[in-house]
Amino acid sequence: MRIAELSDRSGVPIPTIKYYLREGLLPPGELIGRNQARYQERHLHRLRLIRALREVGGLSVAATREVVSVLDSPASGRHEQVGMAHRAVVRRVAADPDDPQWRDARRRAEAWVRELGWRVEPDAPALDQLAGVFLAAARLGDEWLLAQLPRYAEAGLRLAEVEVPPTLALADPAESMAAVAVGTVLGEALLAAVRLLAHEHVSATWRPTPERPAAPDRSATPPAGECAPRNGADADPHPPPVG
Amino acid sequence: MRIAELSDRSGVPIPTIKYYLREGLLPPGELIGRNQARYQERHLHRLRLIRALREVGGLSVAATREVVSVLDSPASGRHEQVGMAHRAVVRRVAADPDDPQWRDARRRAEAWVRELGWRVEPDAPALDQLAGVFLAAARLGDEWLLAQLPRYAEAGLRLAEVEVPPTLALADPAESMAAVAVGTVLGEALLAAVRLLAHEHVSATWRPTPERPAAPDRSATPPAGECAPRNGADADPHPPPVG
DNA sequence: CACTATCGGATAGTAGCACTATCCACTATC
DNA sequence: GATAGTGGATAGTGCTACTATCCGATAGTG
Repeated sequence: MRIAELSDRSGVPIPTIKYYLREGLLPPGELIGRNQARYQERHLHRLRLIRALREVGGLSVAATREVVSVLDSPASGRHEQVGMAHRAVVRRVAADPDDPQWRDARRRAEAWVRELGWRVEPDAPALDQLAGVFLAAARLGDEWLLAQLPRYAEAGLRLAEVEVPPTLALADPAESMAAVAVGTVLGEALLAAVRLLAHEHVSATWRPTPERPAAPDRSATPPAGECAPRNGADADPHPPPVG
Repeated sequence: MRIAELSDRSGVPIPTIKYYLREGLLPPGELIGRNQARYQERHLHRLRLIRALREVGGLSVAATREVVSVLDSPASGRHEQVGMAHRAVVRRVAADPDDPQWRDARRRAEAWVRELGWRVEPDAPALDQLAGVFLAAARLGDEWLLAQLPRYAEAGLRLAEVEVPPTLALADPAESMAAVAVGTVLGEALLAAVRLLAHEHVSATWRPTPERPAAPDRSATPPAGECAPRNGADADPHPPPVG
């Protein structure tokens, strides 16, 4: 197909496609004549992947290039694939490595992961992000968030246990990398959206337990509260306004 | 304190503080003379909150202003607070409301939430983000992600059940809003970091089950696989390389 | 008191990002 | 053979988030 069809089917404007070609996000089409090139279905799929990473995942063009460049490179190990996807996804923390507060937060992040028994490289980019959260929480005087760490660890691990094995089972490295990228990036957006929706649901249906009324302050061990049923519309006394 | 001390203690350069004052992120200090103002501890705390939202949460200056403006406004209901925090956090989806594909994805998002029995407003911004994920997954031909939706729902709900009630228990609206903002934004960053670390851990310790070897393709119902122990360094056969 | 540093406030400038527009010589197609 | 479209190059745009500079006034110091 020519560039116009690529643009129509992907919804990406032609100048933007040319921009992605220049930036190396999209491999060039097969040159037919001096000013004619032919694009295949894989170009269309790549374009859709680029848009998904950019718009849903919020990746920058540079981060997207990092991800898709691994798709084009001959072969790389699982570890590199995962590391690449993580490096593209984590929010860059502008931290001074000499700042003692930062070093302390970073050290605590490593210590916490070690306590969990998780097998993680010391230079994992997610450790920086975790340290950034630790540092911000400490500066804001929010000890509640850190008290709930085990909950987050459990949620993350349960998700990882279903997210990771399917990608490890893939034989083709390119396919594996694509699965890692999509799973990591779209999975994060999906989880974030679902968490927000759950927040709204709990916020709308929660009421304080009579025997243990609402506490005046937000201590490290808050009351559990009573929530609406976990699942199933049948058990919900409140008809959902959605739809 | 004067602006220099504010800058020193917060780590934010003076021109940036002036910029935040202009943009209305930071309330002005108490004017002493024609060119002297005094700042309090609350200004320092606000500055730290701004930096946390910006650097850890990745919020734009405009979104940060939306959040902190609610802190300054007299009083607003819980619902507005949660809605504000969500609107600031969700990734903007540039979707054409007339696109039938988009409408279908959006409709499926609403239907799924309704099936869960969750009480969510139809105009919740997270529904747009969820629809964006649905649409991207459909375009990429990734049906696996959608097959795992119940896992994400469970993870999101369990998190929300511990994250939301403590903020609802707060009496002071300003304090409540601050807790909602910090919990929503920092919690998302924390969850994302922990999920990435868990990915790395599972990726490093997983091996296919002998009786059911690695499947050649990534079907909608992948093999469960065998993972390292959930918790506790004692049970972990692999000494963690961290530290 | 003089002198220097700093202040609040205003205006202007900058760097980076992600496109977007225009131009060109050429070519496919009606 | 007119017209629209093509690949490739270069330049320009709009936005965001700061930074820099200047000003007259004032605080602190000796």
